[in-house]
Amino acid sequence: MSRSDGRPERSRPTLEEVAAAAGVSRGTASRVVNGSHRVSDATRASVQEVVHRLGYVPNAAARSLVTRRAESVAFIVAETESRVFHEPFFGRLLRGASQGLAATGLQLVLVMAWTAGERSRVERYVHNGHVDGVLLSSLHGDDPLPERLAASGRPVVQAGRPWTPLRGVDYVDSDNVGGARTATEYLLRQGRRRIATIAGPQDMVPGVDRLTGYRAALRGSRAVPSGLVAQGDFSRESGERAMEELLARNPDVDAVLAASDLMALGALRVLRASGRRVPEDVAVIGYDDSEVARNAEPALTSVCQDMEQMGREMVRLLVGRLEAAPGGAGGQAGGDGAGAPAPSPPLVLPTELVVRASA
Amino acid sequence: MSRSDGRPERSRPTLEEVAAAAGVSRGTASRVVNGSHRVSDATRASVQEVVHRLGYVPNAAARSLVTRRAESVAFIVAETESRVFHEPFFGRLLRGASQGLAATGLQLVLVMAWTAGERSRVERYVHNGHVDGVLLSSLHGDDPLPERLAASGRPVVQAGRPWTPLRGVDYVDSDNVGGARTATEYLLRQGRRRIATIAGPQDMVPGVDRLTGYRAALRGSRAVPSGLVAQGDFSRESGERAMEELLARNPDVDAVLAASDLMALGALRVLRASGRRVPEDVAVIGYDDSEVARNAEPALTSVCQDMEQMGREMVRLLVGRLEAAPGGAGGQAGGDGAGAPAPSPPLVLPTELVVRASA
DNA sequence: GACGGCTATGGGAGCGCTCACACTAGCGGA
DNA sequence: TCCGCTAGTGTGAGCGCTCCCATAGCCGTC
Repeated sequence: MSRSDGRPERSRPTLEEVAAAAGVSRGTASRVVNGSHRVSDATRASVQEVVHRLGYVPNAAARSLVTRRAESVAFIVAETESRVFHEPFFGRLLRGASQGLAATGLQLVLVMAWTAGERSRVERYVHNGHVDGVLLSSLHGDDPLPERLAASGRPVVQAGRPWTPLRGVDYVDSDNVGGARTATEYLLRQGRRRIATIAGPQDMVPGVDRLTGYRAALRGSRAVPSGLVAQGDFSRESGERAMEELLARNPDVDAVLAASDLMALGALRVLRASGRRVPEDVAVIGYDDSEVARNAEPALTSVCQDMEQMGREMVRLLVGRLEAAPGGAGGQAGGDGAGAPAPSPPLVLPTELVVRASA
Repeated sequence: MSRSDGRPERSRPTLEEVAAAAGVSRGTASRVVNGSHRVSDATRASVQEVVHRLGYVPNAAARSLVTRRAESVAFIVAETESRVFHEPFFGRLLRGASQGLAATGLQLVLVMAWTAGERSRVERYVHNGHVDGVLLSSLHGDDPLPERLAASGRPVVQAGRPWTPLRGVDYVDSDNVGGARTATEYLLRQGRRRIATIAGPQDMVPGVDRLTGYRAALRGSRAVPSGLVAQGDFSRESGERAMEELLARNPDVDAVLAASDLMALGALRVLRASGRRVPEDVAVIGYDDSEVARNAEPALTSVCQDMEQMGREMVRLLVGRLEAAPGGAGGQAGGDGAGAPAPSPPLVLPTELVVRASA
């Protein structure tokens, strides 16, 4: 044993070496390391002592090769770093996912993939078997990424409904239609009649759904329903532009529902610059209930979605799939046979209107 | 071959199957997949065709088992999700790292580790061999994590200087002392004489270094050097509290250097509330040159550190280590022998004062 | 006292890949 | 003619682990 001489061993100890040092077989050492109960207490203790003394850590590649599991899942965000770090809800989504994963032994790794190179690299990363499953967020229109990832045979759970149902891709959605409708109905109840909206991008599902909710609430009411829609891209600047446009077209607008808090902030600034008071002259409601809503002047009434819960639910769905899966990669995600996994029933989380000073 | 019948193969094809289908040996197929040049054009083409047709993707675990490489590096952030997503510079640091890694084949994965459970899990993740190296950020005081990660034998590069030199841990620092000194000297040149500072936490290196720079500039000048130091934790709220404290102690202060933009923002608010004009009555300088500095009212003069460059330099250091490494895990990171890696010369990136309206 | 059953352990096979080496064919120079 | 040399290819070993089956020891039971 070269271990007993002065110099430290160059390479990490293997299970074989641990077993030899403890005077047992490789199989028994493996059982101890993996916590099997069919080992005598004495043996277990002596193996554990050796593991500790030698600093043994199992080799993930070797284990993964036979178990076909990586014991980790990826959270893939199809966005640029700067975008991710400016959208406040990512942090909460991620925290929810972390919480959901805490009980399992799974490691969560976050991967940003925006450029074509990053996308193909992360695709390879998943197909390679580096992770057992994928949580996915922030997808524009009909991004091919979710399906391509699902083609790896690994479960994929997306944050937010995809444009069209995708085989092999489950999702957790937020009730965007209901949230926008509730907010609009609240404005109506407050006596507002010329209610405008700053819609989100119409190539993103939340953008479309929130506009749908707004229109649904207005249908059949006495409010003026047309011409009061401007569009932004969820950013503050786009909110300013949209608000200017709305004021130019309809100076007598008395309420605005923005599809994001940041756009609402932009609207606030433009309204103030135009000499209007919020909420006296114009009521403003945002969407997301982010920190900026609380800190705005006046504090922003906003539609709250529990992003942490969404993260947790995504993990719950994913872990369910993982436990159901027979081995690792389940095959080409095709297979009309009995093995075809039934899609999980879509999960739609409720929203809540948080009333503050702005409406 | 069951591949030729109707149903899709359940499991992914192996290199052996690819080789058989192409009529070559496993070794040759491997050479094609890995881009070796010692393969005839005809053979290469036929293997590539089979790879494409069968959708072959190499098994990362099997490859990693023999190469002792995972072809990926982790960016570990010892912070909570919410903290990470509020500090504006993380995004830029990460983007720099992404850029630096783009040319290599390495996948970047981000891991947040704050709770004890998360920390021990990520430690295991690194020791396991899931990644070839580690980029590390946001460490309070003398966190044991960097050293524990370095004990895996994998290279570790930290963002920012550690309290004390750590064996096996390289770092890239920003010239915090110089940045704070330059900003303070600028205030002196503008004729300010009662220059206060809102220092960062003194259990973090940047907090200490920026205070050092401030003091260095003031030493030997005619400005009043003492009693004008308050402390915050880099957050906006702490900036407000510190500014109130400063005003209470020294109502005649005519300039403030804050150790972060967010704290400067808090100071701005308190100064305005106290009836003081910025910059006429009190000049304010922030630190980080983040987006909020540009958007502040008045726009904030701030010390700019190029975080993207820092990310790129961290990757450069890490990749250098990776290429120097003989195999994968190099041993216990100890070893007084010839193999002990010399620490890289500390890299300290310059800072720049960006002058805007507030000072 | 032989036997079934049950628990703790040993050992072989093999996961899918890379790498070092062996080997073949073809070519030019001695 | 023979020998080396090189380009192209095949082959065996083995990375470190888990899983399965065989086996040894030990109990209770008829």
